[in-house]
Amino acid sequence: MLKTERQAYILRKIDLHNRVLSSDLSIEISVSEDTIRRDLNELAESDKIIKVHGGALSKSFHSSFLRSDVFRADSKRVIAEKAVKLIKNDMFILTGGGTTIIELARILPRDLHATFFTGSVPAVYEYAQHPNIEVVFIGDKISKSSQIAVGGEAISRINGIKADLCLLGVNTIDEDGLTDNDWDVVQLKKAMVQASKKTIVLSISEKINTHQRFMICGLDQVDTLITELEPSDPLLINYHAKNITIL
Amino acid sequence: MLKTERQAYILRKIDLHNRVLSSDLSIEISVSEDTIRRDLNELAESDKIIKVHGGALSKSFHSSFLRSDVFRADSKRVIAEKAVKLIKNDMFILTGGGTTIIELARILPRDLHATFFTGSVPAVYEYAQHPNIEVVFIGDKISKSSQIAVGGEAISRINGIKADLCLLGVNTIDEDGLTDNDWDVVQLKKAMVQASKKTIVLSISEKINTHQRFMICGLDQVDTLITELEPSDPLLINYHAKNITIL
DNA sequence: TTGATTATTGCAAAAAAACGCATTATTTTA
DNA sequence: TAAAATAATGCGTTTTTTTGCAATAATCAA
Repeated sequence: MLKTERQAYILRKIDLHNRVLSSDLSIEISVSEDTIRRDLNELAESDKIIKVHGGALSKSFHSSFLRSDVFRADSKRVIAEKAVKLIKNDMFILTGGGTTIIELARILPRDLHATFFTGSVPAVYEYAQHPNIEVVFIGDKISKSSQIAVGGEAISRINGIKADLCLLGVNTIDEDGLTDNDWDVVQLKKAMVQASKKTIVLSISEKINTHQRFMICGLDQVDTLITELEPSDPLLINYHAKNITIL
Repeated sequence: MLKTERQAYILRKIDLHNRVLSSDLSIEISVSEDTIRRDLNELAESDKIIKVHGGALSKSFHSSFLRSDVFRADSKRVIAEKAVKLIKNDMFILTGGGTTIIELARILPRDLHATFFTGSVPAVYEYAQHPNIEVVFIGDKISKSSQIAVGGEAISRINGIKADLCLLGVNTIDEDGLTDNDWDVVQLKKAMVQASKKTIVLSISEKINTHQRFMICGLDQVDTLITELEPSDPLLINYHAKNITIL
């Protein structure tokens, strides 16, 4: 079999079944695994497939969501970079789903080993791209507006978790605590805070000192607040007093 | 043999077999491989064949080598259009995650009211875009390779569902039934078939009469098979006999 | 962690391609 | 027609490509 034929065969098989194993192909085509690996490398080089340990995957399954224009993307990037430093190997982490969390998901170091729980569709998509983190989706009915699983099933699943960290991108924060205006989302976030040893709040400065209809929790439950500002910024002065770590 | 004759002979042979080897031709025509190579180079130059190391391939072969982003997107579109007709208002529908299902999700009529259950990350994303359908994600640990929630939790959630329809994009189907080569995915699909009143299998014709390592279910559990072919196509002849509706 | 599988690297053998050149065949043209 | 020019072909040599193998490194799974 000619090299070109062989690569066409491999491509076809990947298209058909979304994944191939080098060992299988080696037997099927009767060439050494070395040769298969070289073929897979060439195909990956020309961006036709995604090569992984042991074989290759179809590209169509791994194209990530388009990065749409995110409000204050630069601020969110700064926040994400501060937050990522708090994540250590082997942690269990509960996260929400806002754009700040998505930004965080994208910059997670590739050698990080940790387990992420989330009910957010965009977040789970990002986490699933990473090689070394375990992803658990907390499933239930999906709220169209927030792209998050909401409902009793999701909440009872969260209650069954004991996480090291809860990373929460919030809508609002003021001296009374965290609030939101979607009742279902509030229930979920409440449960997330309850289920975690520590709660880290991520918020761009525009959201500080604003509030909405429903209460998630008081400031006493918040361990760390991360904004794009310097911790010494006057806007944050009230939060230092509340025994919250400001980053 | 004259040069023109020889090249005509080579062209005919490529048309017939889609490929030739320089070494074979050299013996057949009794000229040196050098001459064959020069011929192949000329034919490739004038764009009649594709020259590769060791011989040449027909151009039609190569056109399947240059692929669109989703393999056989047109076939999958046809399948999705047939499948969407089976979905009625207020149905409960369990679906898997392949590219055919994604295609289906994209063409769901905007006035359809139904509830979709799925464990596939790309599928839930598509469903969530629709205005009138309810989406329930069956959460659990996400398998990186297939972007599907797998594991006991997901399976027991599925077991708690009684769906009207199960729409399954399958890897393989032959006379023994449906198979797959990912054990976790097989467990999930098994549960999905069990949990549904009717099972609809979506498969492009390339996958018909192929099989893989693990069994999902026999043909007796399949109610409808949808391919891009006409139901009367000879490839499907064996499946008519099994009391399966072919669309 | 360990043991097993998979990757990487360097190397050597085999196959194929490229190149120069001599020989032969074909065509042109005086 | 015959000599000259041109094209085609084969052969030996050199290069390049492809492939498999072995030793070592990296990675995965239990």
